[in-house]
Parts: sequence; C-alpha cells; structure tokens
Amino acid sequence: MFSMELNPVQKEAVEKTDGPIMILAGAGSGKTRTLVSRISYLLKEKDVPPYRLLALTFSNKAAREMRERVASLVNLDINSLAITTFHSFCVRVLRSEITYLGLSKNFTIYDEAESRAVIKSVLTRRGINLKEISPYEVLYFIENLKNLGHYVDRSPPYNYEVEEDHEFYSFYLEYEAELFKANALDFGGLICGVIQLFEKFPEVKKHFQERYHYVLVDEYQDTNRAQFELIKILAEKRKNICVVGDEDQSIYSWRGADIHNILDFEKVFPEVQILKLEQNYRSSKNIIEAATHVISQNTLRKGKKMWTDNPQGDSILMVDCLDDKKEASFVASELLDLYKKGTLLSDMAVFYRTNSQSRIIEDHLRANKIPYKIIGGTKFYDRKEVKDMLAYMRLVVNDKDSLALSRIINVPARGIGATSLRKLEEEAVKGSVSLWEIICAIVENSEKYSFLKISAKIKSSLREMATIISEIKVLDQEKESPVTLYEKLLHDTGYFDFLKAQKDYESLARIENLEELSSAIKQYEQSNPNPSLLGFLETITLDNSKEEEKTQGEVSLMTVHGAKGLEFPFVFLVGAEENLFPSYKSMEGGSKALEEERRLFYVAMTRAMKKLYITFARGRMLFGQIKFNGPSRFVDEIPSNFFLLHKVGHEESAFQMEEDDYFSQESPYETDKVFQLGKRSLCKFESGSKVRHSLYGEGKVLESSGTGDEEKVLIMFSGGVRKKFMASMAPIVRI
DNA sequence: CACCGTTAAGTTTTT
DNA sequence: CTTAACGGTG
Repeated sequence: MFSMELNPVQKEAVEKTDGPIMILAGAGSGKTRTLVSRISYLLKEKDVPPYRLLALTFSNKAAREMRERVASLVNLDINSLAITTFHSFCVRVLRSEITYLGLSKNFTIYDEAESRAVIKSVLTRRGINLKEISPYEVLYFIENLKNLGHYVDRSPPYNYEVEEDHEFYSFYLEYEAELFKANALDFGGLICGVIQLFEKFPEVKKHFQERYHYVLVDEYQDTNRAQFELIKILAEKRKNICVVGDEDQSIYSWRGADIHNILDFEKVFPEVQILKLEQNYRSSKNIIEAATHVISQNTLRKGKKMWTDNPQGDSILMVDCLDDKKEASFVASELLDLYKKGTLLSDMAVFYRTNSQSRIIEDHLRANKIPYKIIGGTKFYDRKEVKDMLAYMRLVVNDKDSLALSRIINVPARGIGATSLRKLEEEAVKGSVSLWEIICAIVENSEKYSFLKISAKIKSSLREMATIISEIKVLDQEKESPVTLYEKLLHDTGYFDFLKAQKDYESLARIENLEELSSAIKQYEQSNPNPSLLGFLETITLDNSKEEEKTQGEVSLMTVHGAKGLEFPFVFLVGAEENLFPSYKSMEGGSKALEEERRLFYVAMTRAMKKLYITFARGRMLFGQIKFNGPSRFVDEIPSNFFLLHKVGHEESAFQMEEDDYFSQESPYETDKVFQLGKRSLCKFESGSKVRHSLYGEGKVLESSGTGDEEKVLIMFSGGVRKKFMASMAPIVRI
C-alpha cells in the first residue's frame, strides 16, 4: 500500500529502514510525504513500537503537521510517538534528568531578550559601557559557542576551536554562572545541556541510546553543530539515522545552521546511503527551470537536478515598477483581478525580504478591501505588559529567577527604584543567594539587615510583595489551575489596578492584551491533561506561534523566511532589488552570505505552483529617504525566455529614459517629496554603475540616495576601500 | 525616580 | 520614517 503513491526513489527512501541514510529532497519533491510514509512503514510493516521512534523537526509547525499526517495514516495514539522539535525533546530529557547537572527540574527557559538582559547586567557589573561592547556582539559570541555544542569545562577532543583567551570568553563564563544561579537555561543551553548530560553520565546516555532504535531528522540543512552532535550520540549504537534536507534551502546559517552537516555527513557515517528526490510535483516547468538557473550559480552544493512532469505553465511576470507605491498598487490590483477570475484568496501569497516592507502592501490591500493575514511576526509575547505578567509567573515557578524578580520588583511602582534594587542585588551576591531569598530574609528579620539602610516604606513594600508571591507559590504547589493563579497575580499585585488607573488609550490596549493572555492560558489548559504554570511558560517560550485561525479566504503575507515549507498557486515576490534582496548586510559578508541570499531567493521562487510574479521598484522609501537601487542580481540570473517584462508607473523604459521625460508624466502622487523630486534631476549614479574617481580610481556604486545636488553615493573601490560622496561635489564620472 | 528630548541606527528570527 | 536607548532635568 505504501508503494502506490510513491515514486521509485521515494519508495526506496521509505523502505531502506536500517543504517544511515541521507535523503536530499528538492523543493516540492514530496519530502514530508516520504517521511510520513517512512514512519508508518516502520510502525506497520516493521512492527517497531512507537516509543522506539524519534523524529526531530525544527519548528512546532512542522512537528504538528507530521504528527497529524502520521496519525491519519496509522491507527495509533500519536501521543506515544516522539515527533517533536529539537528543543522540546531536550526539555523533556532535562526535566527528568537535569539534577545530574546541578539544576532543579523546575528550571526556567530564557529567551533571547532575557539572555541579553543577563549579558547587560554582566557587562554593567564589570563597569563596561554598553557602547564600548555591544551586548548583541557578546550574545552572538555566546550563541555561537552553543551552536557548536560547547559547554563549560567540556573536555577535548571536540572538533571546533574555542578561543578561551578571547575577551568575551570570560563574559560567557560569567553569563553561564548567572544562568546557573537563576536555575535557568537558554535555547542553546537546552541542546548543550543534553550533550553534557550524555557525555558526563554514560549511564544516562546508554538509557537514551537504547530507548530509540530509529532516529529521523527533518529539515536537516538547518541543524547546527550541536544538534548534529546530539543526533550522532543518539544514533551511535544502531546507526539507524535518517536525515532529510535540501542544501539549497539552507537559509538559517546566520543562526548557526551549518551547511557542512549535509556536505560532510558521509565523513561521519561512511556507510551512508544517499538518495536524491529530484522530481518536483509542485511547480510548472517554467518556474522550476528558472529557479534551477538561479541556484546553479551557487558553489556550496551537493548538486541536484530538479525536474518536473508538470506543464510548462505561464511565464514568470517580471514587474518593473516606478516606486514602492506603484509596486504595492500593482500587487493589490493583480490580486483583485485574479480573485475576480475565480482564484481563492488563500491560493495567493506575497513574500518580502524584510518585515518593514509589509506596511505599504497592507495599506494598498486594505484600500482595495482585500482580506489578508500576516504569517509570523508574532510580537504578542514581546509586549511589555505581557512580559511583566510572565515574569511574575516565572518567579512563582522558580524563585531563583532573579531576572524575573528584578523586572517586576517595581512594577507597579512600589518605591523600589534602581538604588534599592542595587543594594539588594549586591547583598544577594555577597551571600551568594538569590534576590528572592535575600528579600525573604530581610522581611523576616529586618534588624539583621539594618545596615543596608532600607527605609521602612520600602521594607513594607517588599513584605507585601513577598507575601503575595509566597501565597501563590503555595497555590501553585497545590496544583491550582494556571488561569486562577494568573488572575490572582494580576489583581493581588496591583498590576491590573495600576493599568486601570491610567485612562489613556494605550493602557486600555494593554488591558486587552492581558485578557488575551488569560485566554491563551485557558486554551493551554484545555489542550493539556496536566496543566501547570511551568508547562504554560515552557509552551510559550518554545512555541510562540499563535493559534492558527481557520479562516479561509485571505491573502497571505510573509517574509521569505516565513514561507519555507509552504506552497501557493500564485506568488508575488516583491522588492527584488539590490541592497534589499540581496540585503545590503549580506553584500558585506562575502560570497557565503550572498549564496545564502540566493538560496533564499530560490526558496521564494519554488513556493509558487502556477504563476510567479517578481516585482522591483526603481525608487523606494527606505529609512526615510528615497533610494534608487537597481533590480536584484538574482533577477538577472533568470534567463529571459522564462519571463515577460511588465512595466508599471512609467511608460517607457526607465533604463534609457530622459530625465525630463521621467517626471513630465502626469504624477499620480500628491506628496511634497515626489513633487520636489520632480523639480530636480534624477540620480546620476545608480547602484551597480561603474565610476572613476580622480584620486581613488575605478569603483562600483554600492548605494545611491537622494537626487540632484542631494545625491549621495557609496562607492567601493578596488581593494575593498569604501567611500561616501556627495555626487555633485566628488570628482567622479561614470564609465 | 519619572519624564522628556535628543541621538543613532535600522535583515532575516524555526527554538 | 521608525524605534530604542541614553542623558539630562524637574
């Protein structure tokens, strides 16, 4: 029954169950179907008990989808199946075993913002100005270590270099000590923690190695070194490891994903069988062939040759727009047109490189009354008021979490300002106890701490707060429902009244958000057999995706990153311009970064099933000024026989258009800026154009902004020298 | 200690 | 154009 819907290679991928196997699955090649079939094959045909299987994915979305599809194929309780994300798997391991590492089972998980806050406090404590050393850089350094699988005192040999004499390494050590004291782990620490557990305690390792007979990894191209180490250990004994990935879709290297995990898989598992799924079932020939041309410019590849039996299909429509507004209005009117011809709105999607591009598109969709939804970009749990309440909850669950406590110690205002907090923190450090413990000590025995010179008013504030938290801690231990605990916290701490007292519009919105948080907790309670505050907090840190509303009939808007794994009959890829896509940052990063941008472009193209639109704007409002970047280089990499060029907002080609003609047309815009623009001449040095400077010699324009006398250009000269000039003043000429 | 004005900088973001 | 973060003032 499995072979019926599978092609020969897919069938092989399903039935070669034993020994290491790497499946290189191109976009739209039926990857998920193959994986799901493989799992049900193992369960049904090979009689593998469900608990012997471990399938690891990256996103909760992918895990959910796979679980549902397996469940529909196999008549089994899916809860006994470990189809889960790397991080959730590690949390599960650690919740039962972490005492080996000296933490307790109620450990907190810090997200990136919290990690950054810890780093800031480490730096500040050392008297380092945050301008001298950016916390972001330190965070990046630490994350990198963790992406490699490093942990403090890991004993060699490990296959990476650690600069222990690096200035930042001492920050890392201190950061780790802080987290340890707070009984907390960050995202990377979850993975590294399990590696550490396995390496230091062979009996634990043995237990898990014997538990899982078959290990599967989805989206393998996005694994980092640490995750690879982890699966290597898990599969060491039986070597029944199956990884599925596509090196051409590796788009998270900036986050530690290591393409060498794919390129070097055979070195670690020499007996590996490599299968390539090259037939695409998703897109038209035109789209596949055009995308193939683009991706073939990359050098870091295993090399797959995608092909399809699908019809040739429509040409790609390349849309050359005068500016970003024209681009947005084109997209809106085309969507409307397609809709009128009977296309479902849910079959259409708009992709952009950066989130900031969504706004102008949204404006035009709203103006045309086109329903849309934005995928990703969830910032709900980033809101101040939500984070405050979460901090209260974290404190209840884990009172060692001094970061959470210091966040809310004066919210709402209790008269405990920075000075008092610093005193408390210093005292906590001195006695090497947590902030919470020192506060409890002061409340219980204030005479002993009279030398701290804490006013009676502050002491009574502390007492009041400590009492409330303690009460709720007891209720939590008595397994009171999370939503009850939340409501009690919200009101007893005075947070609700504090917001209520402010009558401004913003506070009203905040109260609404807190109500939404309450319903999120209720939702969690309903979908969990044993709900707890700890469980809720874990769920939202590891899975911040909002509940998918099942509303049909909306156009989807998302970043290209967000589009991975999805497909749509009609796709609009907007903003295909130099400096935007590829992003200006990637152009500094050399060919590696550029190749990743190309993969990203490739991912975007291969989402489209029937028709792909690629649009670019000649002028675009960026950072408050109009920039003129040329079309993306990736556009040039698509051979012209695959697309039709369509121009919007300017009748003739802007490439050769006379400057006067350019603005003599009836301008549909009312804004002053464009009017002013029209009075001056167009920029003379588009990005990409070659110039000669009387001093520096030949160079290439990287960036051009402003027009006429205001035109500024950034030029890269040979030898990598970059200079910025006023175009009208600098001795430069076009060549 | 809270508020306001100035300044600087500005990707992508599965967990 | 935005937003976040800092420094100064009341």
